[in-house]
Amino acid sequence: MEKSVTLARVAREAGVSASTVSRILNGTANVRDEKKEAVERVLARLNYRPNVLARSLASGRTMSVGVLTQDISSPFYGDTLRGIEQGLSGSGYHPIFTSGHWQAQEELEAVDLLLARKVDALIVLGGVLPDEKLREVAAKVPLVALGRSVPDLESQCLRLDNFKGAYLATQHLVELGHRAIAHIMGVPSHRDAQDRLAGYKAALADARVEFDPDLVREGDFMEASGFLAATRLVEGLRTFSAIFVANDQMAYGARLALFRKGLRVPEDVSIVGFDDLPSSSFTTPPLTTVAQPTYDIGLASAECVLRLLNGEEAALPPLDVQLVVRESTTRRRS
Amino acid sequence: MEKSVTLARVAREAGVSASTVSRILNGTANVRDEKKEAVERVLARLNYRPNVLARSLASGRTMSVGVLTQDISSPFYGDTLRGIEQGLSGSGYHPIFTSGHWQAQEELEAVDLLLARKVDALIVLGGVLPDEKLREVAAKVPLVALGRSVPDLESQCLRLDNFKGAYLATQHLVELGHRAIAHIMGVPSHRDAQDRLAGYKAALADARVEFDPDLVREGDFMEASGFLAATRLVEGLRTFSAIFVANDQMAYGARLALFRKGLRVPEDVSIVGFDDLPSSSFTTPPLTTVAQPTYDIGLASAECVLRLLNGEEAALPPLDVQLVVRESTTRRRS
DNA sequence: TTGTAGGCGTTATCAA
DNA sequence: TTGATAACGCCTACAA
Repeated sequence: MEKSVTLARVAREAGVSASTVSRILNGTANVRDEKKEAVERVLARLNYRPNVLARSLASGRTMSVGVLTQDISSPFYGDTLRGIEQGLSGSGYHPIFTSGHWQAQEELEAVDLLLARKVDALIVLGGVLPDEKLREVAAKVPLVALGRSVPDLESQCLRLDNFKGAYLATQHLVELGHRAIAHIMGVPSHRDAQDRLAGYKAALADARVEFDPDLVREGDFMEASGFLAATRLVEGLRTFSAIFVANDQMAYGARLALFRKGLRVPEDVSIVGFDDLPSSSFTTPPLTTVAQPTYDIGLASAECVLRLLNGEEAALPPLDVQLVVRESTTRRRS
Repeated sequence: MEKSVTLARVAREAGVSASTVSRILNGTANVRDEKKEAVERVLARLNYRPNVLARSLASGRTMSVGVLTQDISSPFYGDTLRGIEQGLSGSGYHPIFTSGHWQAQEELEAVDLLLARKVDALIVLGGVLPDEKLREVAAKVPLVALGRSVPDLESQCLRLDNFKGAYLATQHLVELGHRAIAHIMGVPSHRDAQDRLAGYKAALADARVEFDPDLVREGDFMEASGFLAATRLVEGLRTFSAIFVANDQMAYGARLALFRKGLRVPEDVSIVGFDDLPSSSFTTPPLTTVAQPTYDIGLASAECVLRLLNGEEAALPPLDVQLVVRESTTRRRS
């Protein structure tokens, strides 16, 4: 381990005190030009790199923002993470990503780890941590939570309108003439899944279509569960001409199940997904789905965190979901 | 900012010196049982959390491993990252993920950031950093590079046999009776793309099929480029009954292009991809592709890093690619 | 077995 | 505008 260049050494070689070097480095105070230049020369010559640890220990700030995702490599979070990176870039703060895998225990450990690493702020994406814990964390460090709405912390939470998205999706199918519309929902205990189910029901009700529980199947947001659910639907007693699937990944699975059953999409069955994953415009046929402005969400949360860090008030812009009509839906054959 | 509980305070309240507490915490030396218990009681009562920064500054180790990916949210890296997490878990070391987005400049900054954060070791996934830079980094900190083979650093590098994978894929098509086999390659300057092209050519040669440059199109590893390349192929003068695509994402695009052109997969055109992304078993039809043991790669690299950290020699197990035959390929219609 | 003292590399405070 | 000097919180000889 070669000794790294320390500030003290720079100071010595430049013939000034360490404090002066520090001031130049941080722009904390004015320094006479000649000294400044001398120091900067030494800085360059020695290729000085400040020690982040020491700096953080002394200053109490690490210039890092913890980001707790559920699955760091899930396509669903991809754009959001990019948005966060972008929103933070140039601010001096850097994101540190961790994942909780939808397990409260893992999330807890991840948050503790982040706090132990003294992140200056935290962005939480979804997850199953109890509200209480989030409030507790928020008391210690600026916090922004996406996909959640924690009582007493609303201004720092951003939830998408899942109800509306589901409503739009279902309404789209209704407008195409479909009546028997199945639904493959997500994990029932999951708030998003509940809201999407509610939106689906509401749209049916508004169209005077009777809700049929036999046309609803549970999944777990993964492809395989969508496959299974759709298979069951096809094999069930009820017939249907369209499915609203609670997310794109399950929609992929459902689409394959229909393919296996010899049912064409969209001629025989129309499918609508939710999330608009990057690959959804490349499925065959391209998937009609509900798009969330995931990148903007990331961007907005990063900006909000910076505001909080800056002592300003939280501010999350309203972001809306949107139906993207592609080729997996068509008018019901009469 | 509530004052956090310091080791000094614990020592005071337990009536011992700070060193003693430190020893108990780290198991550095034996401590009389009664004191030990007393201290542990205080530790628990105060809910003491060591300050990682201070600890790192003093000990010179941060117990973290930097992981440089190209796209933190790419499905391609997902399993590998999980493997790394798993391989590191329980060791006391934690991964810190960053992404370079295939831009040398960004990668440089990312590595510098990681080094500035004093990671104890580094895992580099692919990327375009010059070998020289990697050697430079390796001189400072234990390094493992995946998807690269840096001269003088071979023992710490793990590359998959792209040539073999491409050969297997093409051979599979040949065995199905295909002769006019097109290829959609990746970024030509990319080593993986070159090797896959070479494997494709070799398999053709071994099967006494003449190589036809007009049946090869360039892409950039993304879906859209696969779409474009396949479209061009179809519109080109040459006819073909199969395509070997250099990665799954482009294969998705190609598959859609064929769909748009009214060509069926696999009846009219067989497709083989490369990577076996999680969603490739759910495309319609499920994609025949070359699987890399990505999870194991991550696991192995984490274990290798731990060995290096432990002063042992690097050791990366041989890992092999494998053809996964699904439904996007079929015997050529005679 | 235990405590003291010094150091890790910066920043922050206070005089000068 | 500058420089000592003291934190920051912990680890580690070294001495007892």
